[in-house]
Amino acid sequence: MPDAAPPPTDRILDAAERLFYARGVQAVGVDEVVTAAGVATKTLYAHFGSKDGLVAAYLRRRDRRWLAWLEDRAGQAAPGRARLLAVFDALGEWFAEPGFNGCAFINVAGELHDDAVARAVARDHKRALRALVADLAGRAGAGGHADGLMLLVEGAIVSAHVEGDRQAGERARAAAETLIGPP
Amino acid sequence: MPDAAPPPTDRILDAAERLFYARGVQAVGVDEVVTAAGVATKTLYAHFGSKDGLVAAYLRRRDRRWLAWLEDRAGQAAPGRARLLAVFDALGEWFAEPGFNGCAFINVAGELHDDAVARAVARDHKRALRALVADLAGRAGAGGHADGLMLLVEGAIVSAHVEGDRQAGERARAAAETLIGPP
DNA sequence: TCGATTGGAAAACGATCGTTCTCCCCGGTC
DNA sequence: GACCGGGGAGAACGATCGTTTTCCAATCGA
Repeated sequence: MPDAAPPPTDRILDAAERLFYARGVQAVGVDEVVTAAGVATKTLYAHFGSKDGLVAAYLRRRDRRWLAWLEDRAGQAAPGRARLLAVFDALGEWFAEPGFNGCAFINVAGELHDDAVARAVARDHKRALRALVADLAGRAGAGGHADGLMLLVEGAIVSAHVEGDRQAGERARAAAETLIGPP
Repeated sequence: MPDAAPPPTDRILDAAERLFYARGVQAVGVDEVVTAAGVATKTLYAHFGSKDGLVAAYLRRRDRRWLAWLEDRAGQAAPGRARLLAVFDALGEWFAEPGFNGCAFINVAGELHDDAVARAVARDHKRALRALVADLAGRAGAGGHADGLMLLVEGAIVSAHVEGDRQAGERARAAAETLIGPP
């Protein structure tokens, strides 16, 4: 057996991420995740307890992956101003991906109540993203514009999603350059 | 009888807007809207055809009201730069309202498929908002920054919602002032 | 080899979903 | 006074929801 099947937990999270992100958390039933993952319903509940727990686990894994991806993308640019602006280039690449459907955390924040566990995960993700942007801004000598840059990031994601604006990344980068001033 | 009850159509839309905006479209059933509006299920389907039709009607009415509200708020400020920046003051007031739960159109865009009628209403709303911002920016001599200002508006709404940032309006206004430069 | 654990297949649970239906009351109109 | 359409109350439809359960095959350390 050269390639063993991934453990059930990973298969469940993979199916959940694919379905939940593409069609929304409430529109996808547990049965569909179970079928797509090729596992038993009992296994899903043994590992995640409830659908809420599954959604929270899905968001936590995506939080780590997405932030690591963005950090990696920015890290490929030269430190300082270029690295800060590379964030918007990375966003533009993300918007152009075939399955792009907005920010998973903004989406769940819109369809879940305030008391849901997943809402807290979404809030924490945005705070971590804000911290990352603030760190990059500080190292670029633009620490005073961290808040504005974060607003541009969020606005670009929303515009790319709701309006289908394919150039939201470039628009945000141009605004960011104006905001932080000439190098 | 001094005050006659509003017609069933208005009662349905009022209840739908209150429930859909507060808890999300998918989380609220038709039965709940019917009960809150004090109408019969038959009446709702006679007027709106389906839940999708009801959601679209709810969003269309909210689109008109919300844009009219924002235009009115901006119109109270002096024309030009002050009127443009008054948009962010209005947003700050909106964020502070008790029932604030983000942008209704961004929320439905996150929980509905692309083929839903309501998604098109959401996209049109954002385009109308973008046109309004561009118009105000042009009259303020900042037409070149219309795109960036729109990103700040969207980013402020999302940050106020997902992160619960109460000062998103002021942050966005400060960034807007820096973006368009000194008067 | 034994007993325990893990996981798959599938049925079943009550609840709720969007939608349609029947029945009845009430307001006007010839 | 007979008639008709709008609207309210509520039952009922099949479908699907999240969750629990039963049964059984495979795998494991002791």
